Amino acid sequence: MAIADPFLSALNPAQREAVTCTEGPLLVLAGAGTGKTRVITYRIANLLRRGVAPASVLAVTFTNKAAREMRERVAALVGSRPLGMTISTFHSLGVRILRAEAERAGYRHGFNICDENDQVSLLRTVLREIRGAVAGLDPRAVLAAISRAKNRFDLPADVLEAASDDWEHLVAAGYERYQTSLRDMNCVDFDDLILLPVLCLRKDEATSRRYRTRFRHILVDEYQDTNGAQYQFLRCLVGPERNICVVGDDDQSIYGFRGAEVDKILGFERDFPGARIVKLEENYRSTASILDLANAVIAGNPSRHHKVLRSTLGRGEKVRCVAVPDEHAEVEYVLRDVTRLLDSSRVSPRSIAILLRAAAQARPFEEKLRLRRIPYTLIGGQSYFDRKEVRDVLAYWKVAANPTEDISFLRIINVPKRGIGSTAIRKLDDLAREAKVPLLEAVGLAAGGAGDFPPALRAAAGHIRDLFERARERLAAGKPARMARALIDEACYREAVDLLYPDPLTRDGRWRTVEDLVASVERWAEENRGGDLVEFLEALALDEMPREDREDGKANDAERRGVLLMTLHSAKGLEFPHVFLVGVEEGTLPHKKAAEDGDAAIEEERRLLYVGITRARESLTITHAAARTLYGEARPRQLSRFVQEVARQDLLLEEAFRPADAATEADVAELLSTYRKSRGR
DNA sequence: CAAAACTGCCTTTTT
DNA sequence: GGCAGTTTTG
Repeated sequence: MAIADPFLSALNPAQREAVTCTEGPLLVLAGAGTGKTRVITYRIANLLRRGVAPASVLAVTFTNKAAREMRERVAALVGSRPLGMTISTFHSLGVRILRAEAERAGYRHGFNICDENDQVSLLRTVLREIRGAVAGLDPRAVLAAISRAKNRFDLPADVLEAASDDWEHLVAAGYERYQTSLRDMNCVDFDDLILLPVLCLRKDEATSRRYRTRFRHILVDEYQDTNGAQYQFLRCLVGPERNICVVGDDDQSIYGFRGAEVDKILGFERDFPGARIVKLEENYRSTASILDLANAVIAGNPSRHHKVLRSTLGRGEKVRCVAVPDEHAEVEYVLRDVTRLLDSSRVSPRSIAILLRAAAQARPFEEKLRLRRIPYTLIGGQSYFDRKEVRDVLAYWKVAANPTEDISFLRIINVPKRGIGSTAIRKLDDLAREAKVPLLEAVGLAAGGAGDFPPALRAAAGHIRDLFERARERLAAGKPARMARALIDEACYREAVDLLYPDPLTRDGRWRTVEDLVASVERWAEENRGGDLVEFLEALALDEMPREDREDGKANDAERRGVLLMTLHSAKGLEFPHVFLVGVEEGTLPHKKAAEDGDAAIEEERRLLYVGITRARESLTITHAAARTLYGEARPRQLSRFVQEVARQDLLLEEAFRPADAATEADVAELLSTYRKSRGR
């Protein structure tokens, strides 16, 4: 191109290539901090500018946050909301297709999306049926195996065929029944939101052609996090022109445990022959000192697209690596330094992040931060949906929306206490099986005189039947919000909360949550006139609720106050002027479990450290303790192998820290020797 | 059927 | 050490 184009002048040569190469498969390897988002938004803007119809553009992300950001930045760049363009998460796209094609996959229209808790309860019952009394089977482990199979795009028959030992046969049998139960209850899980659309599209050539010709330009963000099923999904959508552009960084693939396959980004050229590759290596985020360490650490991974991040900034301070005696000293050191930064007054609390391998590590930091009245925000950790009262209320609504859903119904059948215990439930379940009806219907039958039940139980059953009958009527009348409140009221759910939490303070807090949830349905119904409850539940499950409607206390960026405390996983994609990476020890990073799981897991742990390092803009401090109390027991700790490996390269400023009140060397030594003794036996 | 005692676990978690 | 799920006991 001979004429300089002002639109492209804001980009470096590699970025420009990634933006302007619009035809055919393209892999953009975007190292940390190399302007990935800029490339994506410019690329979309460039397509539109060149006359591509917005409706033929599909941009896929993993999170709603990323989708939202992309939409906003494209809008800012082209000056208006590009109407008709699809910018969506994999799962939202899946749901959209599945809602349209549900019958083809054997589902009825208003299916529920069940969350992880529902999945585990369902699997618990499934396993009981398969193995009778054999206990000790962890439903979570089986679920993980099923999910892995689904993410590889393996159906129950595939798993059965490949099964070679008892465990694998069990997984295959569990998977088969689990899937059947889900379908009977008209429920899908998160994995199904990818899997089922693909099955639909494959089954029907005409439909699949429709999507393929519609989306002529596909863009995928964070491609390193794509799993096998998502890959198949993309394959279904890519048209004959193969205009697929994937952007990602194999070095930041940290969701392997969720089924992501680094292999997909490593083998993009194999999957899409003739693909062009553009590497973005110019880093606009971190100092050279930080990037030198990052490059050195990640170089230890054997299979990767070779990249070296180059800093566009100065050298900066050397990365500090601080040895401390124990976890108390670690907190002490970090907070002392945080205070020092804050006192220097140029630094706002929000520019400091303390990054952890596991959410549980946050506790000692939280305690001290609170004690010193340093404002902080904890990100990640226990989800809002893990709260008992939230799960209960949602279970009520799910049953109202989808009365065939036994999992949720079982959850609330005796909440509040109605005298329906395990024996009664077993009998109701027998009745349901015999009559081949959902549990709720069996309860109705029992209330009407079927089976052998004491009068008190028949009364309770009648109450439940009436409760949901009224709920159904209100839903049928198009009054989801009225139904939502009435159902909770009439079910006397308040009683359950009162009984469960005798302490008035927690009780009020829990009840507040319930009221907030009810209020959010009401607000939602107000804003989405004519929308049904299924849609509300879907938006909630997919985390698509508009900001002001989110009652889960998840602070968005603007609301975050104070120092950030978060896991390495939730830090991906973010950046902070000052970063503390704590607990960088063998057993934590790499995690003990990863060491047991082999090389691939260790490589992922290394990438996790790499992600942590590359979050830092100006200063980075790594800490590690000589001993740490874990699960109520003191254990000796060693500096992470990833740091040890590069220790000789003069990349680190090593330091030892011992606060006056912390363990002395003798204490640590004693701790260790008692530990060894206790282990020795 | 509910409360109390007991056991076993203990990473990360975009949707 | 702390939670949740399970089994035992009242």
